[in-house]
Amino acid sequence: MQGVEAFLESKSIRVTAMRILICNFLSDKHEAVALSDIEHAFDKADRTTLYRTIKTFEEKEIVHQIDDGTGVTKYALCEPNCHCDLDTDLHLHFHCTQCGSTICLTDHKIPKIKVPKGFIAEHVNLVVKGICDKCSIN
Amino acid sequence: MQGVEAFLESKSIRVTAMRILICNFLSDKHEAVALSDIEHAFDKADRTTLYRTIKTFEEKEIVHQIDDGTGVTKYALCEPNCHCDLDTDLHLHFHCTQCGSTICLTDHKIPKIKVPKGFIAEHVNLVVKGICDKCSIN
DNA sequence: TAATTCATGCAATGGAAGTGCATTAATTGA
DNA sequence: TCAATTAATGCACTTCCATTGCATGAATTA
Repeated sequence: MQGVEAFLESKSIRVTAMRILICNFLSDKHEAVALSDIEHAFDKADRTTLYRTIKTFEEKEIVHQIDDGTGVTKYALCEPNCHCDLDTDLHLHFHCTQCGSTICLTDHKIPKIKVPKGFIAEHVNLVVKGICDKCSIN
Repeated sequence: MQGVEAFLESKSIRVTAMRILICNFLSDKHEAVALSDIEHAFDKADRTTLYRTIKTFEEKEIVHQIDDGTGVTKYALCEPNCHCDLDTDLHLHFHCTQCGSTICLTDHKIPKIKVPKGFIAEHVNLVVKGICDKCSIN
Protein backbone atom coordinates (compact mmCIF):
# COMPACT_ATOMS: atom_id res chain seq x y z
CA MET A 1 0.00 0.00 0.00
CA GLN A 2 1.26 3.42 -0.99
CA GLY A 3 1.75 6.45 1.22
CA VAL A 4 -1.38 8.30 0.25
CA GLU A 5 -3.59 5.27 0.68
CA ALA A 6 -2.17 4.55 4.10
CA PHE A 7 -2.61 8.19 4.98
CA LEU A 8 -6.27 8.17 3.99
CA GLU A 9 -6.90 4.96 5.86
CA SER A 10 -5.24 6.35 8.95
CA LYS A 11 -7.82 9.11 8.89
CA SER A 12 -10.60 6.56 8.34
CA ILE A 13 -11.30 7.81 4.86
CA ARG A 14 -12.34 5.08 2.50
CA VAL A 15 -9.74 4.72 -0.22
CA THR A 16 -10.93 5.17 -3.79
CA ALA A 17 -9.14 6.02 -7.02
CA MET A 18 -10.72 9.45 -7.12
CA ARG A 19 -9.72 10.27 -3.58
CA ILE A 20 -6.13 9.27 -4.16
CA LEU A 21 -5.99 11.49 -7.22
CA ILE A 22 -7.49 14.48 -5.47
CA CYS A 23 -5.32 14.02 -2.41
CA ASN A 24 -2.22 13.93 -4.58
CA PHE A 25 -3.39 16.93 -6.53
CA LEU A 26 -3.79 18.90 -3.32
CA SER A 27 -0.42 17.93 -1.96
CA ASP A 28 1.34 18.77 -5.22
CA LYS A 29 -0.16 22.24 -5.29
CA HIS A 30 1.52 24.42 -2.75
CA GLU A 31 -1.33 26.83 -2.57
CA ALA A 32 -4.99 26.83 -1.74
CA VAL A 33 -7.26 25.70 -4.55
CA ALA A 34 -10.83 26.48 -5.44
CA LEU A 35 -13.30 23.77 -6.32
CA SER A 36 -13.22 25.07 -9.88
CA ASP A 37 -9.47 24.42 -10.00
CA ILE A 38 -10.09 20.81 -9.10
CA GLU A 39 -12.89 20.57 -11.63
CA HIS A 40 -10.53 21.90 -14.25
CA ALA A 41 -7.85 19.36 -13.36
CA PHE A 42 -10.32 16.47 -13.41
CA ASP A 43 -12.72 17.37 -16.14
CA LYS A 44 -13.76 13.79 -16.62
CA ALA A 45 -15.09 13.55 -13.10
CA ASP A 46 -18.37 14.94 -11.91
CA ARG A 47 -18.44 18.24 -10.06
CA THR A 48 -20.54 16.77 -7.28
CA THR A 49 -18.08 14.00 -6.62
CA LEU A 50 -15.24 16.49 -6.34
CA TYR A 51 -17.34 18.68 -4.11
CA ARG A 52 -18.27 15.82 -1.81
CA THR A 53 -14.74 14.48 -1.76
CA ILE A 54 -13.47 17.81 -0.50
CA LYS A 55 -16.25 17.93 2.06
CA THR A 56 -15.26 14.49 3.28
CA PHE A 57 -11.63 15.56 3.51
CA GLU A 58 -12.75 18.55 5.51
CA GLU A 59 -14.79 16.49 7.93
CA LYS A 60 -11.93 14.09 8.43
CA GLU A 61 -9.70 17.09 8.97
CA ILE A 62 -7.08 16.55 6.32
CA VAL A 63 -8.18 19.68 4.47
CA HIS A 64 -9.06 23.10 5.75
CA GLN A 65 -11.19 25.75 4.21
CA ILE A 66 -9.90 29.23 3.48
CA ASP A 67 -11.95 32.30 2.90
CA ASP A 68 -9.56 34.68 1.18
CA GLY A 69 -12.16 37.30 0.43
CA THR A 70 -12.39 36.59 -3.27
CA GLY A 71 -15.86 35.19 -2.77
CA VAL A 72 -14.71 31.73 -3.73
CA THR A 73 -13.94 29.18 -1.05
CA LYS A 74 -10.46 27.74 -1.26
CA TYR A 75 -9.15 24.51 0.21
CA ALA A 76 -5.72 23.33 1.28
CA LEU A 77 -4.24 20.17 2.73
CA CYS A 78 -3.50 20.52 6.38
CA GLU A 79 0.18 20.43 7.17
CA PRO A 80 1.34 17.78 9.62
CA ASN A 81 1.50 20.49 12.26
CA CYS A 82 -1.76 22.12 11.22
CA HIS A 83 -4.30 21.98 13.98
CA CYS A 84 -6.94 23.91 12.18
CA ASP A 85 -9.55 22.68 14.61
CA LEU A 86 -7.75 24.25 17.53
CA ASP A 87 -8.10 27.92 18.24
CA THR A 88 -4.66 28.17 19.68
CA ASP A 89 -2.86 27.22 16.51
CA LEU A 90 -4.12 29.37 13.70
CA HIS A 91 -1.94 30.39 10.86
CA LEU A 92 -2.72 33.16 8.47
CA HIS A 93 -3.29 33.18 4.76
CA PHE A 94 -1.88 35.37 2.08
CA HIS A 95 -3.78 36.27 -1.04
CA CYS A 96 -1.86 37.71 -3.96
CA THR A 97 -3.95 40.26 -5.81
CA GLN A 98 -1.69 39.94 -8.85
CA CYS A 99 -1.55 36.21 -9.60
CA GLY A 100 -4.62 35.40 -7.54
CA SER A 101 -2.99 32.63 -5.57
CA THR A 102 -3.71 32.02 -1.92
CA ILE A 103 -1.01 30.57 0.27
CA CYS A 104 -0.95 29.24 3.81
CA LEU A 105 1.71 30.95 5.87
CA THR A 106 1.88 28.07 8.28
CA ASP A 107 4.81 29.44 10.23
CA HIS A 108 3.13 32.75 10.86
CA LYS A 109 0.86 32.44 13.82
CA ILE A 110 -1.89 34.90 14.47
CA PRO A 111 -1.17 37.16 17.43
CA LYS A 112 -3.49 37.01 20.39
CA ILE A 113 -6.53 39.16 19.69
CA LYS A 114 -8.29 41.01 22.46
CA VAL A 115 -12.07 41.32 22.27
CA PRO A 116 -14.34 43.51 24.40
CA LYS A 117 -15.88 42.32 27.62
CA GLY A 118 -18.74 39.90 27.11
CA PHE A 119 -17.45 38.65 23.78
CA ILE A 120 -16.10 35.13 23.53
CA ALA A 121 -13.60 34.56 20.75
CA GLU A 122 -13.64 31.05 19.35
CA HIS A 123 -12.08 31.38 15.95
CA VAL A 124 -9.94 33.82 14.07
CA ASN A 125 -9.66 34.29 10.33
CA LEU A 126 -6.84 36.46 9.12
CA VAL A 127 -6.11 37.09 5.47
CA VAL A 128 -3.37 39.41 4.30
CA LYS A 129 -3.69 40.68 0.75
CA GLY A 130 -0.90 42.05 -1.33
CA ILE A 131 1.84 40.88 -3.66
CA CYS A 132 3.41 37.48 -3.18
CA ASP A 133 7.12 36.69 -3.34
CA LYS A 134 6.99 35.46 -6.94
CA CYS A 135 5.08 38.45 -8.26
CA SER A 136 7.10 41.02 -6.33
CA ILE A 137 10.26 40.06 -8.26
CA ASN A 138 8.89 41.44 -11.51
CA MET B 1 -31.91 70.45 5.14
CA GLN B 2 -31.66 67.56 7.53
CA GLY B 3 -28.52 65.92 8.89
CA VAL B 4 -28.47 62.92 6.58
CA GLU B 5 -29.01 64.99 3.49
CA ALA B 6 -26.24 67.38 4.41
CA PHE B 7 -24.03 64.42 5.16
CA LEU B 8 -24.64 62.85 1.76
CA GLU B 9 -24.06 66.15 0.00
CA SER B 10 -20.82 66.68 1.87
CA LYS B 11 -19.64 63.41 0.37
CA SER B 12 -20.88 64.50 -3.07
CA ILE B 13 -23.56 61.87 -3.13
CA ARG B 14 -26.67 62.98 -4.91
CA VAL B 15 -29.54 63.10 -2.45
CA THR B 16 -32.56 60.97 -3.24
CA ALA B 17 -35.38 59.59 -1.11
CA MET B 18 -34.04 56.07 -1.46
CA ARG B 19 -30.55 57.03 -0.41
CA ILE B 20 -31.76 58.86 2.66
CA LEU B 21 -33.78 55.82 3.68
CA ILE B 22 -30.90 53.41 3.19
CA CYS B 23 -28.44 55.68 4.93
CA ASN B 24 -30.76 55.95 7.91
CA PHE B 25 -31.33 52.23 7.92
CA LEU B 26 -27.59 51.61 8.05
CA SER B 27 -26.99 54.09 10.83
CA ASP B 28 -29.85 52.71 12.92
CA LYS B 29 -28.49 49.20 12.67
CA HIS B 30 -25.46 48.87 14.84
CA GLU B 31 -24.16 45.91 12.96
CA ALA B 32 -23.07 45.02 9.47
CA VAL B 33 -25.89 44.16 7.09
CA ALA B 34 -26.10 41.97 4.04
CA LEU B 35 -27.70 43.15 0.84
CA SER B 36 -30.51 40.71 1.51
CA ASP B 37 -31.19 42.44 4.82
CA ILE B 38 -31.67 45.71 3.01
CA GLU B 39 -33.85 44.03 0.41
CA HIS B 40 -35.97 42.65 3.20
CA ALA B 41 -36.33 46.06 4.84
CA PHE B 42 -37.24 47.75 1.56
CA ASP B 43 -39.23 45.14 -0.27
CA LYS B 44 -40.93 47.74 -2.42
CA ALA B 45 -37.65 48.84 -3.92
CA ASP B 46 -35.77 47.02 -6.63
CA ARG B 47 -32.80 44.85 -5.75
CA THR B 48 -30.62 46.53 -8.31
CA THR B 49 -31.25 49.96 -6.89
CA LEU B 50 -30.30 48.82 -3.42
CA TYR B 51 -27.25 47.08 -4.81
CA ARG B 52 -26.10 50.12 -6.72
CA THR B 53 -26.85 52.45 -3.84
CA ILE B 54 -24.57 50.46 -1.59
CA LYS B 55 -21.91 50.43 -4.29
CA THR B 56 -22.16 54.19 -4.57
CA PHE B 57 -21.85 54.54 -0.81
CA GLU B 58 -18.79 52.35 -0.95
CA GLU B 59 -17.16 54.39 -3.69
CA LYS B 60 -17.83 57.59 -1.81
CA GLU B 61 -16.41 55.93 1.27
CA ILE B 62 -19.27 56.25 3.68
CA VAL B 63 -19.73 52.48 3.78
CA HIS B 64 -17.19 49.72 4.03
CA GLN B 65 -17.45 46.14 3.00
CA ILE B 66 -16.95 43.28 5.43
CA ASP B 67 -16.16 39.73 4.58
CA ASP B 68 -17.10 37.82 7.70
CA GLY B 69 -16.61 34.40 6.23
CA THR B 70 -20.27 33.54 5.90
CA GLY B 71 -20.00 33.81 2.15
CA VAL B 72 -22.27 36.82 2.10
CA THR B 73 -20.80 40.29 1.82
CA LYS B 74 -21.81 42.60 4.62
CA TYR B 75 -21.78 46.38 4.71
CA ALA B 76 -21.52 48.92 7.48
CA LEU B 77 -21.49 52.69 7.75
CA CYS B 78 -18.04 54.02 8.37
CA GLU B 79 -17.63 55.61 11.76
CA PRO B 80 -16.39 59.20 11.84
CA ASN B 81 -12.96 57.87 12.71
CA CYS B 82 -13.07 55.00 10.26
CA HIS B 83 -10.34 55.27 7.66
CA CYS B 84 -11.16 52.06 5.91
CA ASP B 85 -9.19 53.16 2.88
CA LEU B 86 -5.98 53.36 4.85
CA ASP B 87 -4.02 50.24 5.65
CA THR B 88 -2.74 51.69 8.85
CA ASP B 89 -6.10 52.06 10.46
CA LEU B 90 -7.94 48.79 10.21
CA HIS B 91 -10.34 47.65 12.80
CA LEU B 92 -11.46 44.08 13.15
CA HIS B 93 -14.86 42.52 12.88
CA PHE B 94 -16.65 40.11 15.11
CA HIS B 95 -19.06 37.54 13.82
CA CYS B 96 -21.41 35.88 16.29
CA THR B 97 -22.02 32.29 15.35
CA GLN B 98 -25.14 32.23 17.51
CA CYS B 99 -27.20 35.22 16.39
CA GLY B 100 -25.36 35.61 13.10
CA SER B 101 -24.66 39.29 13.56
CA THR B 102 -21.44 40.91 12.46
CA ILE B 103 -20.15 43.90 14.38
CA CYS B 104 -17.36 46.37 13.79
CA LEU B 105 -15.00 46.54 16.73
CA THR B 106 -13.86 49.98 15.76
CA ASP B 107 -11.69 50.49 18.80
CA HIS B 108 -9.81 47.28 18.27
CA LYS B 109 -7.05 47.81 15.80
CA ILE B 110 -5.38 44.96 14.01
CA PRO B 111 -1.89 44.30 15.30
CA LYS B 112 1.00 44.64 12.89
CA ILE B 113 1.32 41.45 10.89
CA LYS B 114 4.67 40.17 9.75
CA VAL B 115 4.88 38.51 6.36
CA PRO B 116 7.79 36.51 4.92
CA LYS B 117 10.53 38.10 2.87
CA GLY B 118 9.43 38.99 -0.64
CA PHE B 119 5.78 39.38 0.31
CA ILE B 120 4.22 42.82 0.29
CA ALA B 121 1.23 43.25 2.57
CA GLU B 122 -1.30 45.77 1.35
CA HIS B 123 -4.47 44.86 3.14
CA VAL B 124 -5.52 42.88 6.16
CA ASN B 125 -8.86 41.27 6.90
CA LEU B 126 -9.37 39.97 10.38
CA VAL B 127 -12.59 38.38 11.55
CA VAL B 128 -13.04 36.92 15.00
CA LYS B 129 -15.83 34.41 15.35
CA GLY B 130 -17.49 33.43 18.56
CA ILE B 131 -20.28 34.54 20.85
CA CYS B 132 -21.19 38.20 21.12
CA ASP B 133 -21.90 40.10 24.33
CA LYS B 134 -25.67 39.80 23.98
CA CYS B 135 -25.67 36.07 23.31
CA SER B 136 -23.12 35.25 25.99
CA ILE B 137 -25.49 36.49 28.72
CA ASN B 138 -27.90 33.66 28.15
C1' DT C 1 -22.81 -14.80 -1.42
C1' DA C 2 -26.22 -11.65 0.30
C1' DA C 3 -26.95 -7.56 2.57
C1' DT C 4 -25.50 -3.27 3.63
C1' DT C 5 -22.97 0.77 3.46
C1' DC C 6 -20.88 4.19 1.04
C1' DA C 7 -19.12 6.60 -3.38
C1' DT C 8 -20.29 8.35 -7.74
C1' DG C 9 -22.95 10.61 -11.44
C1' DC C 10 -26.85 13.13 -13.21
C1' DA C 11 -30.22 16.59 -12.80
C1' DA C 12 -31.92 20.28 -10.67
C1' DT C 13 -32.31 24.13 -7.31
C1' DG C 14 -31.31 28.38 -4.87
C1' DG C 15 -28.75 32.35 -3.56
C1' DA C 16 -25.89 36.08 -4.48
C1' DA C 17 -23.45 39.21 -7.59
C1' DG C 18 -23.38 41.66 -11.55
C1' DT C 19 -24.78 43.91 -16.40
C1' DG C 20 -27.55 46.15 -20.39
C1' DC C 21 -31.07 48.83 -21.50
C1' DA C 22 -35.16 51.70 -21.15
C1' DT C 23 -37.44 55.01 -18.25
C1' DT C 24 -37.91 58.41 -14.83
C1' DA C 25 -36.16 61.91 -11.79
C1' DA C 26 -32.96 65.55 -10.67
C1' DT C 27 -29.68 69.11 -11.95
C1' DT C 28 -27.64 72.68 -14.90
C1' DG C 29 -27.55 76.57 -17.61
C1' DA C 30 -29.52 79.36 -21.03
C1' DT D 1 -38.77 78.66 -16.04
C1' DC D 2 -37.95 75.43 -19.61
C1' DA D 3 -35.00 72.61 -22.34
C1' DA D 4 -31.00 69.80 -22.28
C1' DT D 5 -28.19 66.84 -19.90
C1' DT D 6 -26.78 63.78 -16.46
C1' DA D 7 -27.66 60.50 -13.10
C1' DA D 8 -30.89 57.23 -10.54
C1' DT D 9 -34.22 53.67 -10.75
C1' DG D 10 -36.56 49.48 -12.36
C1' DC D 11 -36.94 45.35 -15.19
C1' DA D 12 -35.07 41.41 -17.30
C1' DC D 13 -31.39 38.62 -17.73
C1' DT D 14 -27.07 36.10 -16.95
C1' DT D 15 -23.36 33.85 -14.54
C1' DC D 16 -21.15 31.62 -10.92
C1' DC D 17 -20.84 28.96 -6.93
C1' DA D 18 -22.75 25.96 -3.41
C1' DT D 19 -25.78 22.42 -2.32
C1' DT D 20 -29.30 18.51 -2.45
C1' DG D 21 -32.25 14.32 -4.05
C1' DC D 22 -32.26 10.38 -6.22
C1' DA D 23 -30.65 6.44 -8.85
C1' DT D 24 -26.79 3.48 -9.74
C1' DG D 25 -22.47 1.22 -9.01
C1' DA D 26 -18.64 -0.27 -6.17
C1' DA D 27 -16.77 -1.86 -1.91
C1' DT D 28 -17.16 -3.80 2.67
C1' DT D 29 -19.19 -6.92 6.28
C1' DA D 30 -21.71 -10.49 8.21
